[in-house]
Amino acid sequence: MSRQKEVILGVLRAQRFHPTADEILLRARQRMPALALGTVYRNLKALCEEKKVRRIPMEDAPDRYDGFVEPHDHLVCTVCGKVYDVPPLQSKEALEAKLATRVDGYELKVYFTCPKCQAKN
Amino acid sequence: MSRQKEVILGVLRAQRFHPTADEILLRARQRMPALALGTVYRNLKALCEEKKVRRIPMEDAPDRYDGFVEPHDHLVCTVCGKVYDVPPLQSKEALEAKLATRVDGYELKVYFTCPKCQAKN
DNA sequence: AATGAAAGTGATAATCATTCCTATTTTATT
DNA sequence: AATAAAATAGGAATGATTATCACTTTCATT
Repeated sequence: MSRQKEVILGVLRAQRFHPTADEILLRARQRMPALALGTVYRNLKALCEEKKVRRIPMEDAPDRYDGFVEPHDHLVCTVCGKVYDVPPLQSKEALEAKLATRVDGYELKVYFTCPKCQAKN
Repeated sequence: MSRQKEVILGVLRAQRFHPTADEILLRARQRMPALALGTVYRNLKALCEEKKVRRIPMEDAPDRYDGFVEPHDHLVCTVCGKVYDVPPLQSKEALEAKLATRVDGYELKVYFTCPKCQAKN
């Protein structure tokens, strides 16, 4: 594991948040100023394949990345875009039973308006 | 509703499928050869806002569009990308109960390997 | 029928997240 | 230290989607 990869994973594990590749770059550069965005993307992809990191594909915004990979789903604020973790809302087994097929996985995003954004109206 | 918009909606309602903007353009041009891709995107966006069409955001491929808007979810083949309709697998109410929050909606995609693609191995 | 305002269009340029390319640097190995 | 292999930095390329804008179409009103 290269030093860059370690730093990137370190950023993602330092706190429970869901940054974009850009935000990861910014933070990682505090420790490694020459780090390139391409390197961030390349290592994020590798880390996802190694199941150390999870990508959260966003519909109308840059994808987010998650350094915590125990099963959980995401609650997304439609106003500010912030992402919250929630316990798993589905299970592969339940889906397989309902659909009567083998299932490879699922991607569930629940949309809501976070308390902060609600307060602003 | 402009003639272009009608044609685009017509394409989407003609059969139960989930084409990309490009595929919609191709089919619509059979009836309206001068139609522009920008016009397709513009009208798809409008139709989505009017709740006549539903966008299916894809993670690593162009988005799909769905002319049938009764509640249902999608089963996506990880190999060929084909999208199948399935009955709703969640309900806003159940999610609200589980999460103890108001919920605006959800987006669930279940991944599997379709029979055709399974057969090829 | 002529008008004028509003809405919609086609063509093309711009955007922007992500990927690709390549010369260079780092790392591991002998 | 020499060499090979792997990874990087930096920048250019890609490709889906949006924005722009001059021009047309629509349509209510005269």
